[in-house]
Amino acid sequence: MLIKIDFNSDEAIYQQLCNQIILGIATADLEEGQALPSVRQMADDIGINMHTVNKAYSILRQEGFVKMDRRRGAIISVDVDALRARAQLEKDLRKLLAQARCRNMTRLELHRMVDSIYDDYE
Amino acid sequence: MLIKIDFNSDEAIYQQLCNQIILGIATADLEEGQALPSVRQMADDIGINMHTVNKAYSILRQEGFVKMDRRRGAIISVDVDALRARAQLEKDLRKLLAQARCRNMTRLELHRMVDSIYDDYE
DNA sequence: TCACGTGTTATATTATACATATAACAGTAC
DNA sequence: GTACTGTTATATGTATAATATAACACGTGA
Repeated sequence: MLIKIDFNSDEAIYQQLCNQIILGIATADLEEGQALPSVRQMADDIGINMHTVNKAYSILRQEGFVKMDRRRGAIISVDVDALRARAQLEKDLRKLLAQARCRNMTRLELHRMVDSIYDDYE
Repeated sequence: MLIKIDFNSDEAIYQQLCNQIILGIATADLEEGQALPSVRQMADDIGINMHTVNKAYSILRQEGFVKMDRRRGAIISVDVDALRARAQLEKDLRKLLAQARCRNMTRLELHRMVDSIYDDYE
């Protein structure tokens, strides 16, 4: 899986890494049970520090996207029913929709945008 | 308008302030042309520093939610067609929906969630 | 047994962002 | 002039981000 980091972004590197892995899972580019590169390998690949990758993996584990295997490293393992994640997701969506509402976006426009993005997952 | 800051949140104070004002606009609690409290007044009201409020107002201006009036201070004035804002909004939605997809949320569930949140704006 | 590859932990350093404090400035209104 | 706007400048303390070096515990396989 190809990871692309924007070093000029205001978004933290570990956050960009998390987002791209989550996107990879959503698009089935990364499948359940598949092993991610080791923290050292991933760090070498994209030219960042090992600890930055480790931080990303730790967060992914905490949020229920991977599990750690002492032998194989980080394994994709999605906790579909993560309650905290669902609650946080709705909070984030509320912030986003407040902005959308201010831009006069309609429910229909948003439905279509959701569908359009979801099309990429199938 | 009542502002409530969570000082234990990991979200920056100025960001919380921005979000609540945007929510206020979305819910028509704040109306076009209405003046926000001065940076000093708002800072006193919620017990934070003037510069933190100033930062929030500056961002709101940059993102097209208010305009500055030398006489009256910050005035609600929404730029409905802010291009950057719409583009950023779609990017943020993509990140959110990648997570939603990983949690096995369907389009229909998301449509309903959008509608439910939008109900609060009317 | 021994070397190697996992994540994990510890400590330290540099840089940046957040929030605060104090002070001053340029306009506008009464 | 006085009082109120936002704005700018400088400084300080704290927290986070990213880096670097080093070591540890565990599992694998030669």
